[in-house]
Amino acid sequence: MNETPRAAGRPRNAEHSRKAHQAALDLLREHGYASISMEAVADRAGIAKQTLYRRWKHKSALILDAFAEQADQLPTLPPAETPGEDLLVFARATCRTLSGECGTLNRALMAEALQSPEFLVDLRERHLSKRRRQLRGIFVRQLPDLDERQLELLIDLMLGPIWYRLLIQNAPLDDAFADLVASNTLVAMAALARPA
Amino acid sequence: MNETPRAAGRPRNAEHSRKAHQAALDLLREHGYASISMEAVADRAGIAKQTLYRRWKHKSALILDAFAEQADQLPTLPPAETPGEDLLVFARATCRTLSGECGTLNRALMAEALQSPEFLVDLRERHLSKRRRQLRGIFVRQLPDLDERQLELLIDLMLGPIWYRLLIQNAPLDDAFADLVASNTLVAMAALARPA
Amino acid sequence: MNETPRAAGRPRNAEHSRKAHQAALDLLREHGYASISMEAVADRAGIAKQTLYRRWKHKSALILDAFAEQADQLPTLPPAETPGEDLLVFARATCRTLSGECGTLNRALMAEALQSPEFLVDLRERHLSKRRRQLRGIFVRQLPDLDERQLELLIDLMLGPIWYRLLIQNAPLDDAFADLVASNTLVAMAALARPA
Amino acid sequence: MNETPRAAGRPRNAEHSRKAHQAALDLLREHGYASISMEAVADRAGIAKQTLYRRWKHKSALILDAFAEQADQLPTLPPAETPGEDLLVFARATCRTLSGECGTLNRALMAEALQSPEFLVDLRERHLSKRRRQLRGIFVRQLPDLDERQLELLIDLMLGPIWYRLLIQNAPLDDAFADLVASNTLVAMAALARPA
DNA sequence: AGCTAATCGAGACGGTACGTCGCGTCTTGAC
DNA sequence: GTCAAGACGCGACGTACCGTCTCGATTAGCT
Repeated sequence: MNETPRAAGRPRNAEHSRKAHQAALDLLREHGYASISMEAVADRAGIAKQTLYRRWKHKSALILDAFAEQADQLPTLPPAETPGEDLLVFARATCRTLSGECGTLNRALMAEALQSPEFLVDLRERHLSKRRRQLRGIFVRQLPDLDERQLELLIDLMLGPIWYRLLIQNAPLDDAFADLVASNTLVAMAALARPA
Repeated sequence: MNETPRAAGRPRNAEHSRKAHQAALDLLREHGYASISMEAVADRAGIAKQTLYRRWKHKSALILDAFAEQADQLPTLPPAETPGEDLLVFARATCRTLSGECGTLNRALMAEALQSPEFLVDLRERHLSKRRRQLRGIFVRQLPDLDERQLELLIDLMLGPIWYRLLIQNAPLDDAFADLVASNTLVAMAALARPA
Repeated sequence: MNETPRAAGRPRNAEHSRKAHQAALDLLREHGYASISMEAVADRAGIAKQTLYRRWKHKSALILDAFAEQADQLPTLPPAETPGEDLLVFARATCRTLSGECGTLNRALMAEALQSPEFLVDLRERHLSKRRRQLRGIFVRQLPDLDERQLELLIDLMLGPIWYRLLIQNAPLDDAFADLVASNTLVAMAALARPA
Repeated sequence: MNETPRAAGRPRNAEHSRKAHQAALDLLREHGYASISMEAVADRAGIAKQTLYRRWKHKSALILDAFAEQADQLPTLPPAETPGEDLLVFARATCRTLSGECGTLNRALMAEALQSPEFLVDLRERHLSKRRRQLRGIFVRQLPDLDERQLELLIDLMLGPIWYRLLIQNAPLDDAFADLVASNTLVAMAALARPA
């Protein structure tokens, strides 16, 4: 029945974490990713530098947390039922999310992740995996017989083009694109289902 | 009629550029991307810092050049002719290239690019565009009637999953994957051709 | 009629003060004066920082106390009687004491005192004055007619060279030196006594 | 005929050293020794912190240099000729110098020196030795037969009381005191000369 | 041969941020 | 009220790179 045994000593002020997150996101929005320094975050949040370092080992960890507060509030909700309908809903929701501020954040996080493999792992496990799991659910529901490798492939075929546009091509992630990606994935599903 | 007007004064030592490139790549390989600093490159190459700055405005420009020396030696050449054959060859060649050191370099370049939009543009124009053009050639040859938007879509469908695995999933880019991506693209082509 | 009014609440653990003193002295011996920080003392003594601050306002106060425990155990007692004999005994005892660990401690205390005038006053009143009083006693016994200024002068003439060697010259305080200082002081006494 | 072979690279700006010295001394005078931090000196001098560290390994080294600029301008000049006259002049000059700002500086330097034996050595060699040498000269001239140990003793007998008052007793170093110290030293000289 | 001009090494320099240390104060719950 | 534990604001530490600068020493082509 113990709910984390209550660490000894003065407890951390939860408000500080919030302020740090806010400050980091604000800096990101206002002056770009490069302007996020521990120093600047501490200043802006009105918090001692040491307090930041006590809670987050690296800048990336802080940003990851800051991002969580944003993203966790917007989990995509695909209530679809028609065969390929939910795929389309998912594609559109994903593209829309990544078109806005969330896209900027994800680019920033990836910038960090490409410099530090460990951070990339963290990022995948804490954030990116959610969407992947959701998508896998859709596939599993409709094609229960696919093996793991095939599922992974389908997911990559679906998400790959979206992230490619987000990170590299910087091309629009509009509904038209979402629809095409979704329908292409449908075709791929069909192709995978037939030979079975 | 002399082309480059031949600047007055002592000419630049071409060897220095080579040494700088080498040093940058060595650092990348040995201690990771984060260890590449102008300071470190200069030290390692046995070159004065000023000499670096005289030739490259920013660190990214140096890395881009360093990369060019590597990549330009390995342009993929798909001489295929069968309908879907050349797509498959292209996919395999691309995956193989990105599986090796070239993949590491590309990750490093993207790390830089995600922090600086201008650099991303440079990177696209100087390097990534080559492969895209090559791929577009394949599509155009087989489906001459596609409009620009459709072409871009096909390219993104093809390259997206590969880069997604390279940058984010860190998943293997083996021949099996290449084949599936290629065949999926073929299906997409068929779907686009059938427009009715 | 209870003397110390016996404060309410849990009484202080006397053992803690001892452990703090010990820790401070150990640190001084092992890693030098600079390594004595409240933080380090608390750690080493296995005591909470707050406990230190509750008992000693400043680091110097702690060190002063730690020193007291050492020094108070070794008060020099010259029971001599011959005219200049007791001066010689005093000089030798003083030099011997300051040659050992007690000298190191005194140097540490002076380091502190030179940075904080108030602490210097404390140090003089609580420790250094003892020896001075003792020495003054010797002088007064033999030359009862000297005025205050002359007494102070004699004391300074006697102790000055010893402390000078301890603090600045870092020169040996051996018996030979003690004897010379004592005999010089004797001469000075004679000089002061004559003109009267 | 080479006069220091001229180091490679951009030469150091001598003005910076001067400004740093000035800043350190100003801080010492205005806010006390404790206020001298590398950070503060850099700020005040309008100099980058790194520039300080490039020239002085430790804060103490900087202060030592700063002090040199002050002290080197005031070398005591005893042109005396009467037997004990020059000793008296020397004592008075020394006391007067140490009574003013120079005394404060010396106290600060000693505070540092008591924390770092190496610095104490530096301090002795670069500054304190000058006065000692001068004083030794006086003794040698008048008592050419004294051995080294005796000379050292005389010096310590003379300077000890003065430094003792400066550092520990914080007592006035007026002419009266200087005279007494000098005359006492004269007596000591006589005592040493006779037994031979 | 002398002149002009850019290059090169070396390293100083003003900055900004880093991540750490110690200060002295505070806030918990347990005793 | 004391205690262990540890958070907290603060100020300084000494270091790393940044991009620029100032030196003396080359190293060419053009008089």
